[in-house]
Amino acid sequence: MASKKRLSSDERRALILTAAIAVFGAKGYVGTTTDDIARAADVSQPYVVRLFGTKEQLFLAALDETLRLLFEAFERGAGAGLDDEIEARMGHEYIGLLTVRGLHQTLSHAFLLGSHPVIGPRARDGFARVWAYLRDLGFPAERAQAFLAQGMMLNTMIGLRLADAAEVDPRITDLFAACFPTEKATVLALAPRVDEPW
Amino acid sequence: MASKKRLSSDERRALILTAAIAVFGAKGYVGTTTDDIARAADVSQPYVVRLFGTKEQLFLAALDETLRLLFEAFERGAGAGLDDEIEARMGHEYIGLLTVRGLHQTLSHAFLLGSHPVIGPRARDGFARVWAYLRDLGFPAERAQAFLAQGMMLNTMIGLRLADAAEVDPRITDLFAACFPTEKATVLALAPRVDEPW
DNA sequence: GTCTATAAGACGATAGAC
DNA sequence: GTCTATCGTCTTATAGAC
Repeated sequence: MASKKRLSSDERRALILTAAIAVFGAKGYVGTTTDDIARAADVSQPYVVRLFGTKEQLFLAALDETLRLLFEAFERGAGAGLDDEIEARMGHEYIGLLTVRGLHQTLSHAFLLGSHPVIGPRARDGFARVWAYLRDLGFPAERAQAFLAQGMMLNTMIGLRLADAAEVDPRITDLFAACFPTEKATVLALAPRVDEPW
Repeated sequence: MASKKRLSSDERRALILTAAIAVFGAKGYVGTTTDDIARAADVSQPYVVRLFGTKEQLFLAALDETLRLLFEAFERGAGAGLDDEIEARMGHEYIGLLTVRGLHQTLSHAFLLGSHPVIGPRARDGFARVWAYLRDLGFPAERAQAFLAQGMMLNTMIGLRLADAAEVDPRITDLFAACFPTEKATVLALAPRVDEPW
Protein backbone atom coordinates (compact mmCIF):
# COMPACT_ATOMS: atom_id res chain seq x y z
CA MET A 1 0.00 0.00 0.00
CA ALA A 2 1.59 3.22 -1.19
CA SER A 3 1.82 5.85 1.50
CA LYS A 4 0.23 9.18 0.69
CA LYS A 5 2.27 12.03 -0.59
CA ARG A 6 2.15 15.49 0.87
CA LEU A 7 1.06 17.81 -1.90
CA SER A 8 0.91 21.54 -2.37
CA SER A 9 -2.40 23.14 -1.57
CA ASP A 10 -3.02 23.84 -5.25
CA GLU A 11 -2.29 20.30 -6.37
CA ARG A 12 -4.59 18.92 -3.69
CA ARG A 13 -7.30 21.39 -4.61
CA ALA A 14 -7.13 20.25 -8.23
CA LEU A 15 -7.47 16.59 -7.26
CA ILE A 16 -10.43 17.32 -5.01
CA LEU A 17 -12.10 19.39 -7.71
CA THR A 18 -11.84 16.51 -10.17
CA ALA A 19 -13.40 14.21 -7.59
CA ALA A 20 -16.06 16.79 -6.82
CA ILE A 21 -17.17 17.04 -10.44
CA ALA A 22 -17.42 13.26 -10.66
CA VAL A 23 -19.38 12.84 -7.44
CA PHE A 24 -21.59 15.94 -7.70
CA GLY A 25 -22.42 14.78 -11.22
CA ALA A 26 -23.46 11.34 -10.07
CA LYS A 27 -25.35 12.26 -6.91
CA GLY A 28 -26.27 15.93 -7.23
CA TYR A 29 -25.56 18.87 -4.97
CA VAL A 30 -27.70 17.85 -2.03
CA GLY A 31 -27.17 14.11 -2.54
CA THR A 32 -23.41 14.40 -2.34
CA THR A 33 -21.72 14.52 1.06
CA THR A 34 -18.41 16.19 1.60
CA ASP A 35 -17.30 12.79 2.85
CA ASP A 36 -18.17 11.19 -0.52
CA ILE A 37 -15.86 13.63 -2.21
CA ALA A 38 -13.20 13.21 0.43
CA ARG A 39 -13.17 9.44 -0.05
CA ALA A 40 -13.11 9.80 -3.84
CA ALA A 41 -10.10 12.11 -3.48
CA ASP A 42 -8.54 9.97 -0.76
CA VAL A 43 -8.37 12.68 1.90
CA SER A 44 -10.28 13.25 5.12
CA GLN A 45 -13.68 14.93 5.15
CA PRO A 46 -12.66 17.86 7.37
CA TYR A 47 -9.78 18.60 5.03
CA VAL A 48 -12.13 19.04 2.10
CA VAL A 49 -14.09 21.54 4.15
CA ARG A 50 -10.89 23.22 5.27
CA LEU A 51 -9.70 23.75 1.70
CA PHE A 52 -12.97 24.97 0.22
CA GLY A 53 -14.75 26.58 3.16
CA THR A 54 -18.20 25.07 2.75
CA LYS A 55 -19.90 22.48 0.59
CA GLU A 56 -21.67 25.31 -1.23
CA GLN A 57 -18.37 26.99 -2.13
CA LEU A 58 -16.99 23.65 -3.23
CA PHE A 59 -19.92 23.20 -5.59
CA LEU A 60 -19.41 26.67 -6.99
CA ALA A 61 -15.74 25.86 -7.58
CA ALA A 62 -16.74 22.63 -9.33
CA LEU A 63 -19.22 24.54 -11.48
CA ASP A 64 -16.61 27.14 -12.41
CA GLU A 65 -14.16 24.43 -13.38
CA THR A 66 -16.85 22.65 -15.38
CA LEU A 67 -17.63 25.82 -17.32
CA ARG A 68 -13.96 26.52 -17.85
CA LEU A 69 -13.48 23.09 -19.40
CA LEU A 70 -16.61 23.59 -21.49
CA PHE A 71 -15.49 26.88 -23.01
CA GLU A 72 -12.02 25.45 -23.53
CA ALA A 73 -13.60 22.63 -25.55
CA PHE A 74 -15.75 25.08 -27.50
CA GLU A 75 -12.66 27.11 -28.32
CA ARG A 76 -11.01 24.02 -29.75
CA GLY A 77 -14.09 23.34 -31.88
CA ALA A 78 -14.65 26.89 -33.09
CA GLY A 79 -12.50 28.38 -35.83
CA ALA A 80 -12.63 28.63 -39.56
CA GLY A 81 -15.17 26.93 -41.77
CA LEU A 82 -18.83 26.82 -42.65
CA ASP A 83 -21.45 26.99 -39.93
CA ASP A 84 -22.14 23.29 -40.37
CA GLU A 85 -18.50 22.42 -39.92
CA ILE A 86 -18.08 24.56 -36.82
CA GLU A 87 -21.19 23.11 -35.28
CA ALA A 88 -20.04 19.55 -35.99
CA ARG A 89 -16.64 20.21 -34.46
CA MET A 90 -18.12 21.82 -31.37
CA GLY A 91 -20.58 18.95 -30.93
CA HIS A 92 -17.68 16.57 -31.22
CA GLU A 93 -15.75 18.43 -28.55
CA TYR A 94 -18.77 18.45 -26.27
CA ILE A 95 -19.06 14.67 -26.61
CA GLY A 96 -15.34 14.39 -25.95
CA LEU A 97 -15.92 16.02 -22.57
CA LEU A 98 -17.44 12.71 -21.50
CA THR A 99 -13.88 11.77 -20.59
CA VAL A 100 -14.24 14.26 -17.73
CA ARG A 101 -16.30 12.16 -15.34
CA GLY A 102 -19.47 13.89 -14.19
CA LEU A 103 -19.05 17.07 -16.20
CA HIS A 104 -22.32 16.93 -18.13
CA GLN A 105 -24.27 15.84 -15.09
CA THR A 106 -22.75 18.53 -12.88
CA LEU A 107 -23.96 21.04 -15.45
CA SER A 108 -27.42 19.48 -15.42
CA HIS A 109 -27.60 19.57 -11.66
CA ALA A 110 -26.49 23.18 -11.55
CA PHE A 111 -29.15 24.04 -14.13
CA LEU A 112 -31.80 22.56 -11.84
CA LEU A 113 -30.78 24.70 -8.89
CA GLY A 114 -32.43 27.86 -10.16
CA SER A 115 -34.20 28.55 -6.88
CA HIS A 116 -31.04 28.24 -4.81
CA PRO A 117 -30.15 31.74 -3.56
CA VAL A 118 -26.40 31.43 -4.17
CA ILE A 119 -25.98 28.72 -6.81
CA GLY A 120 -29.02 29.76 -8.87
CA PRO A 121 -27.61 33.11 -10.04
CA ARG A 122 -24.26 31.55 -10.91
CA ALA A 123 -25.92 28.76 -12.87
CA ARG A 124 -28.07 31.23 -14.79
CA ASP A 125 -25.03 33.30 -15.62
CA GLY A 126 -23.16 30.25 -16.86
CA PHE A 127 -26.02 29.26 -19.12
CA ALA A 128 -26.37 32.79 -20.44
CA ARG A 129 -22.64 32.89 -21.17
CA VAL A 130 -22.91 29.70 -23.20
CA TRP A 131 -25.75 31.22 -25.18
CA ALA A 132 -23.87 34.46 -25.73
CA TYR A 133 -20.78 32.54 -26.80
CA LEU A 134 -22.68 30.76 -29.55
CA ARG A 135 -24.33 33.94 -30.76
CA ASP A 136 -21.06 35.88 -30.70
CA LEU A 137 -19.53 33.13 -32.78
CA GLY A 138 -22.07 34.04 -35.43
CA PHE A 139 -24.59 31.25 -34.91
CA PRO A 140 -28.06 32.41 -36.01
CA ALA A 141 -30.55 32.25 -33.13
CA GLU A 142 -32.33 29.20 -34.48
CA ARG A 143 -29.14 27.25 -34.97
CA ALA A 144 -27.75 28.21 -31.58
CA GLN A 145 -31.04 27.17 -30.05
CA ALA A 146 -31.02 23.76 -31.72
CA PHE A 147 -27.39 23.19 -30.82
CA LEU A 148 -28.03 23.94 -27.15
CA ALA A 149 -31.10 21.74 -27.16
CA GLN A 150 -29.06 18.83 -28.50
CA GLY A 151 -26.62 19.41 -25.68
CA MET A 152 -29.40 19.28 -23.08
CA MET A 153 -30.59 16.06 -24.72
CA LEU A 154 -27.15 14.49 -24.42
CA ASN A 155 -26.97 15.60 -20.79
CA THR A 156 -30.32 13.97 -20.10
CA MET A 157 -29.34 10.67 -21.70
CA ILE A 158 -26.11 10.66 -19.71
CA GLY A 159 -27.89 11.49 -16.47
CA LEU A 160 -30.34 8.67 -17.11
CA ARG A 161 -27.44 6.29 -17.72
CA LEU A 162 -29.15 5.10 -20.85
CA ALA A 163 -26.04 3.69 -22.51
CA ASP A 164 -26.32 0.08 -21.31
CA ALA A 165 -29.97 0.02 -22.32
CA ALA A 166 -28.95 0.88 -25.87
CA GLU A 167 -27.57 -2.61 -26.18
CA VAL A 168 -30.67 -4.46 -25.03
CA ASP A 169 -33.71 -2.22 -25.50
CA PRO A 170 -34.58 -1.66 -29.19
CA ARG A 171 -36.34 1.62 -28.35
CA ILE A 172 -33.11 2.95 -26.90
CA THR A 173 -31.01 1.64 -29.77
CA ASP A 174 -33.27 3.61 -32.09
CA LEU A 175 -32.96 6.69 -29.88
CA PHE A 176 -29.17 6.64 -29.85
CA ALA A 177 -29.03 6.19 -33.61
CA ALA A 178 -31.31 9.19 -34.07
CA CYS A 179 -29.43 11.41 -31.63
CA PHE A 180 -25.90 10.60 -32.76
CA PRO A 181 -25.94 9.71 -36.45
CA THR A 182 -22.17 10.07 -36.73
CA GLU A 183 -20.88 9.71 -33.16
CA LYS A 184 -23.00 6.96 -31.65
CA ALA A 185 -20.02 4.67 -31.11
CA THR A 186 -18.04 7.38 -29.33
CA VAL A 187 -20.91 8.27 -27.04
CA LEU A 188 -21.56 4.64 -26.15
CA ALA A 189 -17.87 4.07 -25.50
CA LEU A 190 -17.49 7.08 -23.20
CA ALA A 191 -20.86 7.23 -21.44
CA PRO A 192 -20.96 6.28 -17.75
CA ARG A 193 -22.75 3.01 -17.03
CA VAL A 194 -25.46 2.13 -14.56
CA ASP A 195 -23.17 0.22 -12.25
CA GLU A 196 -20.56 2.95 -12.01
CA PRO A 197 -20.91 4.76 -8.69
CA TRP A 198 -19.58 7.82 -10.54
CA MET B 1 -58.85 30.03 10.64
CA ALA B 2 -60.75 27.29 8.88
CA SER B 3 -60.54 23.94 10.63
CA LYS B 4 -59.30 21.03 8.58
CA LYS B 5 -61.65 18.61 6.97
CA ARG B 6 -61.32 14.88 7.33
CA LEU B 7 -60.86 13.47 3.85
CA SER B 8 -60.93 10.03 2.32
CA SER B 9 -57.56 8.39 1.96
CA ASP B 10 -57.71 8.76 -1.83
CA GLU B 11 -58.54 12.45 -1.71
CA ARG B 12 -55.72 13.09 0.73
CA ARG B 13 -53.30 11.06 -1.38
CA ALA B 14 -54.16 13.18 -4.40
CA LEU B 15 -53.53 16.42 -2.51
CA ILE B 16 -50.20 15.16 -1.20
CA LEU B 17 -49.19 13.99 -4.66
CA THR B 18 -49.82 17.46 -6.09
CA ALA B 19 -47.74 18.98 -3.32
CA ALA B 20 -45.02 16.37 -3.87
CA ILE B 21 -44.68 17.21 -7.57
CA ALA B 22 -44.36 20.90 -6.73
CA VAL B 23 -41.78 20.43 -3.97
CA PHE B 24 -39.76 17.62 -5.54
CA GLY B 25 -39.62 19.75 -8.68
CA ALA B 26 -38.27 22.75 -6.82
CA LYS B 27 -35.82 21.00 -4.48
CA GLY B 28 -35.09 17.62 -6.05
CA TYR B 29 -35.43 14.13 -4.64
CA VAL B 30 -32.70 14.34 -2.00
CA GLY B 31 -33.21 18.04 -1.29
CA THR B 32 -36.87 17.60 -0.44
CA THR B 33 -37.85 16.46 3.03
CA THR B 34 -41.04 14.58 3.72
CA ASP B 35 -41.79 17.45 6.08
CA ASP B 36 -41.55 19.98 3.23
CA ILE B 37 -44.23 18.05 1.38
CA ALA B 38 -46.30 17.62 4.52
CA ARG B 39 -46.31 21.36 5.15
CA ALA B 40 -47.14 22.10 1.51
CA ALA B 41 -50.07 19.70 1.78
CA ASP B 42 -51.01 20.92 5.27
CA VAL B 43 -50.72 17.57 7.02
CA SER B 44 -48.22 16.15 9.50
CA GLN B 45 -44.93 14.63 8.35
CA PRO B 46 -45.58 11.14 9.78
CA TYR B 47 -48.89 11.05 7.97
CA VAL B 48 -47.19 11.52 4.61
CA VAL B 49 -44.93 8.58 5.41
CA ARG B 50 -47.91 6.58 6.62
CA LEU B 51 -49.80 7.06 3.37
CA PHE B 52 -46.90 6.42 0.97
CA GLY B 53 -44.61 4.11 2.91
CA THR B 54 -41.26 5.77 2.26
CA LYS B 55 -39.95 8.92 0.65
CA GLU B 56 -38.68 6.78 -2.22
CA GLN B 57 -42.12 5.33 -2.89
CA LEU B 58 -43.60 8.81 -2.68
CA PHE B 59 -41.19 10.02 -5.34
CA LEU B 60 -42.06 7.06 -7.55
CA ALA B 61 -45.74 7.90 -7.14
CA ALA B 62 -45.03 11.52 -8.04
CA LEU B 63 -43.08 10.40 -11.11
CA ASP B 64 -45.89 8.11 -12.20
CA GLU B 65 -48.40 10.90 -11.85
CA THR B 66 -46.12 13.27 -13.74
CA LEU B 67 -45.83 10.81 -16.63
CA ARG B 68 -49.55 10.17 -16.59
CA LEU B 69 -50.23 13.90 -16.96
CA LEU B 70 -47.59 14.10 -19.69
CA PHE B 71 -49.12 11.36 -21.83
CA GLU B 72 -52.57 12.77 -21.21
CA ALA B 73 -51.32 16.09 -22.61
CA PHE B 74 -49.68 14.38 -25.58
CA GLU B 75 -52.93 12.57 -26.32
CA ARG B 76 -54.74 15.89 -26.44
CA GLY B 77 -52.14 17.25 -28.85
CA ALA B 78 -51.93 14.20 -31.11
CA GLY B 79 -54.63 13.50 -33.69
CA ALA B 80 -55.24 14.34 -37.30
CA GLY B 81 -53.12 16.70 -39.37
CA LEU B 82 -49.72 17.16 -40.89
CA ASP B 83 -46.61 16.29 -38.91
CA ASP B 84 -45.93 19.98 -38.40
CA GLU B 85 -49.38 20.57 -36.99
CA ILE B 86 -49.24 17.61 -34.64
CA GLU B 87 -45.84 18.65 -33.38
CA ALA B 88 -47.01 22.22 -32.80
CA ARG B 89 -50.06 21.05 -30.86
CA MET B 90 -48.03 18.67 -28.73
CA GLY B 91 -45.48 21.35 -27.99
CA HIS B 92 -48.29 23.66 -27.00
CA GLU B 93 -49.71 21.04 -24.65
CA TYR B 94 -46.29 20.47 -23.12
CA ILE B 95 -45.98 24.17 -22.41
CA GLY B 96 -49.47 24.15 -20.97
CA LEU B 97 -48.27 21.64 -18.38
CA LEU B 98 -46.47 24.57 -16.74
CA THR B 99 -49.76 25.07 -14.91
CA VAL B 100 -48.90 21.89 -13.01
CA ARG B 101 -46.35 23.28 -10.57
CA GLY B 102 -43.08 21.38 -10.63
CA LEU B 103 -43.97 18.89 -13.35
CA HIS B 104 -41.14 19.68 -15.76
CA GLN B 105 -38.59 19.92 -12.98
CA THR B 106 -39.72 16.66 -11.39
CA LEU B 107 -39.12 15.03 -14.76
CA SER B 108 -35.69 16.63 -14.99
CA HIS B 109 -34.76 15.46 -11.52
CA ALA B 110 -35.92 11.94 -12.23
CA PHE B 111 -33.88 11.95 -15.43
CA LEU B 112 -30.78 12.78 -13.40
CA LEU B 113 -31.26 9.86 -11.04
CA GLY B 114 -29.99 7.23 -13.47
CA SER B 115 -27.61 5.71 -10.95
CA HIS B 116 -30.29 5.31 -8.29
CA PRO B 117 -31.00 1.58 -7.95
CA VAL B 118 -34.78 1.93 -7.68
CA ILE B 119 -35.64 5.26 -9.29
CA GLY B 120 -33.11 4.94 -12.13
CA PRO B 121 -34.83 2.04 -13.91
CA ARG B 122 -38.23 3.69 -13.59
CA ALA B 123 -36.92 6.96 -14.96
CA ARG B 124 -35.27 5.21 -17.93
CA ASP B 125 -38.48 3.38 -18.66
CA GLY B 126 -40.47 6.60 -18.56
CA PHE B 127 -38.10 8.28 -20.97
CA ALA B 128 -38.12 5.26 -23.30
CA ARG B 129 -41.92 5.28 -23.25
CA VAL B 130 -41.96 8.93 -24.30
CA TRP B 131 -39.60 8.13 -27.15
CA ALA B 132 -41.65 5.11 -28.23
CA TYR B 133 -44.83 7.17 -28.07
CA LEU B 134 -43.47 9.73 -30.51
CA ARG B 135 -42.18 7.08 -32.89
CA ASP B 136 -45.44 5.10 -32.74
CA LEU B 137 -47.26 8.29 -33.58
CA GLY B 138 -45.32 8.25 -36.85
CA PHE B 139 -42.67 10.85 -36.05
CA PRO B 140 -39.53 10.16 -38.11
CA ALA B 141 -36.52 9.56 -35.87
CA GLU B 142 -34.95 12.90 -36.61
CA ARG B 143 -38.12 14.82 -35.87
CA ALA B 144 -38.84 12.89 -32.69
CA GLN B 145 -35.28 13.57 -31.61
CA ALA B 146 -35.53 17.30 -32.21
CA PHE B 147 -38.90 17.47 -30.46
CA LEU B 148 -37.57 15.73 -27.37
CA ALA B 149 -34.49 17.93 -27.37
CA GLN B 150 -36.67 21.04 -27.39
CA GLY B 151 -38.52 19.59 -24.41
CA MET B 152 -35.27 19.08 -22.50
CA MET B 153 -34.33 22.64 -23.34
CA LEU B 154 -37.60 23.97 -21.93
CA ASN B 155 -37.09 21.85 -18.81
CA THR B 156 -33.63 23.33 -18.37
CA MET B 157 -34.80 26.91 -18.73
CA ILE B 158 -37.56 26.26 -16.21
CA GLY B 159 -35.19 24.59 -13.77
CA LEU B 160 -32.84 27.55 -14.05
CA ARG B 161 -35.74 29.92 -13.37
CA LEU B 162 -34.66 32.00 -16.31
CA ALA B 163 -37.98 33.73 -16.82
CA ASP B 164 -37.36 36.86 -14.71
CA ALA B 165 -33.99 37.31 -16.38
CA ALA B 166 -35.73 37.46 -19.76
CA GLU B 167 -37.05 40.86 -18.76
CA VAL B 168 -33.72 42.39 -17.78
CA ASP B 169 -30.90 40.46 -19.47
CA PRO B 170 -30.80 41.02 -23.25
CA ARG B 171 -29.00 37.69 -23.77
CA ILE B 172 -31.90 35.90 -22.15
CA THR B 173 -34.49 37.92 -24.03
CA ASP B 174 -32.81 36.77 -27.23
CA LEU B 175 -32.75 33.18 -25.99
CA PHE B 176 -36.47 33.12 -25.19
CA ALA B 177 -37.33 34.61 -28.55
CA ALA B 178 -35.29 31.92 -30.30
CA CYS B 179 -36.70 29.05 -28.27
CA PHE B 180 -40.35 30.05 -28.38
CA PRO B 181 -41.04 31.96 -31.58
CA THR B 182 -44.81 31.59 -31.20
CA GLU B 183 -45.35 30.88 -27.49
CA LYS B 184 -42.89 33.13 -25.72
CA ALA B 185 -45.62 35.08 -23.95
CA THR B 186 -47.29 31.92 -22.67
CA VAL B 187 -44.05 30.49 -21.34
CA LEU B 188 -43.14 33.73 -19.60
CA ALA B 189 -46.60 33.98 -18.10
CA LEU B 190 -46.60 30.42 -16.73
CA ALA B 191 -42.96 29.88 -15.79
CA PRO B 192 -42.10 29.73 -12.08
CA ARG B 193 -40.11 32.73 -10.82
CA VAL B 194 -36.93 32.92 -8.81
CA ASP B 195 -38.66 34.01 -5.64
CA GLU B 196 -41.26 31.24 -5.66
CA PRO B 197 -40.29 28.61 -3.11
CA TRP B 198 -42.04 26.11 -5.43
C1' DG C 1 -57.98 9.37 9.19
C1' DT C 2 -54.69 12.08 11.57
C1' DC C 3 -51.70 13.71 15.22
C1' DT C 4 -47.65 14.18 18.87
C1' DA C 5 -43.50 12.41 20.55
C1' DT C 6 -39.32 10.41 19.75
C1' DA C 7 -35.63 6.97 18.39
C1' DA C 8 -31.80 6.26 15.33
C1' DG C 9 -28.83 7.68 12.00
C1' DA C 10 -26.40 10.86 8.88
C1' DC C 11 -24.15 15.13 7.83
C1' DG C 12 -21.55 19.71 7.86
C1' DA C 13 -18.56 22.10 10.31
C1' DT C 14 -15.25 23.19 14.22
C1' DA C 15 -11.33 22.28 17.53
C1' DG C 16 -7.10 20.97 18.06
C1' DA C 17 -3.08 17.81 17.44
C1' DC C 18 0.95 16.49 14.56
C1' DG D 1 -0.60 20.16 4.85
C1' DT D 2 -3.45 16.78 6.93
C1' DC D 3 -5.69 14.01 10.45
C1' DT D 4 -8.90 12.34 14.51
C1' DA D 5 -12.54 13.39 17.45
C1' DT D 6 -16.72 15.37 18.18
C1' DC D 7 -20.79 18.74 18.56
C1' DG D 8 -25.17 20.14 16.95
C1' DT D 9 -28.58 19.81 13.59
C1' DC D 10 -31.57 17.87 10.46
C1' DT D 11 -34.27 13.96 8.75
C1' DT D 12 -36.73 9.46 8.12
C1' DA D 13 -39.37 6.35 10.12
C1' DT D 14 -41.82 4.10 14.11
C1' DA D 15 -44.97 3.95 18.29
C1' DG D 16 -48.91 4.90 19.99
C1' DA D 17 -52.88 8.06 21.18
C1' DC D 18 -57.35 10.20 19.70
